[in-house]
Amino acid sequence: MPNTPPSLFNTLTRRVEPLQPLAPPRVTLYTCGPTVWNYAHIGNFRTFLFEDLLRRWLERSGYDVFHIMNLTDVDDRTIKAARQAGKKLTAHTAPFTKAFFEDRDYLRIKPAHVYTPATEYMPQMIALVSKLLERGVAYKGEDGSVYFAIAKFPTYGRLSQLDRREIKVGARVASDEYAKGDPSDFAVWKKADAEDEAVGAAWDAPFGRGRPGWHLECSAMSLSEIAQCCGVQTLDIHAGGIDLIFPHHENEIAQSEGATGQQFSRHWVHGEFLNVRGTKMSKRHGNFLTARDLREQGIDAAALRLLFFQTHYRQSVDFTDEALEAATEGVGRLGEFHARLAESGKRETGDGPLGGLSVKLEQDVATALNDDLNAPRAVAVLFEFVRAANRELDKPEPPRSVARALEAFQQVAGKELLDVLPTRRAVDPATASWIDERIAARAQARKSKDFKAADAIRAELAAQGIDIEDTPLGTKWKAR
RNA sequence: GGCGCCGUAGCCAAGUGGUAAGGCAGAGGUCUGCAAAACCUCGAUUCGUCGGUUCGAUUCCGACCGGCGCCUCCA
Repeated sequence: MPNTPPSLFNTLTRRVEPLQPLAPPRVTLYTCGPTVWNYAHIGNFRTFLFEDLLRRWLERSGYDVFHIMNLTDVDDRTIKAARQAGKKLTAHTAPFTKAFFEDRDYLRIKPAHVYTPATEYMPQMIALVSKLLERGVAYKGEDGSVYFAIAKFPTYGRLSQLDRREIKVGARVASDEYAKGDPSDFAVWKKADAEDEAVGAAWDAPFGRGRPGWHLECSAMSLSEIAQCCGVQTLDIHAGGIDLIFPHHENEIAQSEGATGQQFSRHWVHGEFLNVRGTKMSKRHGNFLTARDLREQGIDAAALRLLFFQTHYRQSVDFTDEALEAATEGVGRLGEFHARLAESGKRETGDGPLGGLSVKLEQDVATALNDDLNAPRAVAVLFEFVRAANRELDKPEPPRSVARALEAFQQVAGKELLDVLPTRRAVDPATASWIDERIAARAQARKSKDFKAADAIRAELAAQGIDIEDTPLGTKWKAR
């Protein structure tokens, strides 16, 4: 366990608070995943990336994280999309679920320990509805759907400060309003209609054939999973996008606590939006970009990771090509440094200033991330380390403490944490030996001062995506 | 209308009641046959505007201007 526990802003209290898991070192983490009606866009992935960093940091801090992510594969949008595609629900969502996993891997997001598709948790959801009905906090409406009675749940609205709100007149014109006791009551179970039946989105239940309300799945699946893994009814952290605070998370709390009588989640964290020219990226606005779009453009996922980590997760950020290019340059700098450090290690001769810089890097990164996951500061610290270390490596005397520096750098920038090192294009052995032959030829040309021929060879290599660099230790090459 | 967020150099973006991190871009320099990489130097007398509190505010309070989000099964 770390001496200083990580602190995070808690939406429940609107304050940055130390993380206080129910049973450390275990941390149960539930993150709201994608609705698999279509490809997720990079705005969605900004949230998943912030959660990825949170998870990695908790693990680095010594916690034993159990990470659950749901996949919403039955809701209004998936049903509508399936209907339009003329497919059954599952036939429509399955490819998008697969695509989500591909995108996740491309973006180097660590897989959750459990992915819970809503359609695979029908028994748990039906049981939860039954319990809510038994406890009298839910009721069957005149239309045959089951609603949660918020009047029976006095703390309703705490998360979103709803008690301090007024609903805009006319903002909530639900067609099923007549069926509900209170206009603000929300459906936990929706009576099946013809469209639901047509795509196979209807299940039998004691309280009538239908399908789960959107919020129900998160309550049922998270409670089911943490009961199974850890024997508890309270999550340590529940995370999602800021738009989910109301009504989604508010309703999850009502349903879960209404059923268990226990606090649903101790800590709530929400990530801000990714904007495009000031407006949130969304399917509705049509200003979105998917992860596969970036991959097709040959964008290194490291660049997107760095771009996102350079802004605090509770701050909205504008996505622009310029920003992505800037991040790509930054990632390149980290890659250059990494290669230089690895090369220098071969000539290491003992301890030196890089040791102290390494300790400082680790400490400063920890301080930054413990403070409400301040990734931008961690990134700044990383670049400060790069500059200071380069300065050391520029000195004429042989490098010292390089192994230590390499370890610290990789721990922060590499797979363990930020994961922002560039991926170099792989080169097959035949090409590699051709490159070596060309470089040797160029060296000959340079030796005989035939710079014209030397530059021609450099251009020839560049045309093949191979950049070369003359260093005191010889000519190096790298594939673009 | 209600609730909430934001406005810091050309662009992106941290931050603190005591005088402004980092990245990208730009200029000059060192090194180099050239290039690349790296390093050094330079840039906000200033943090939307106007007031207030304070010995002192970018940081706290108020007003205003500008942008955005949620209140519509949106990450």
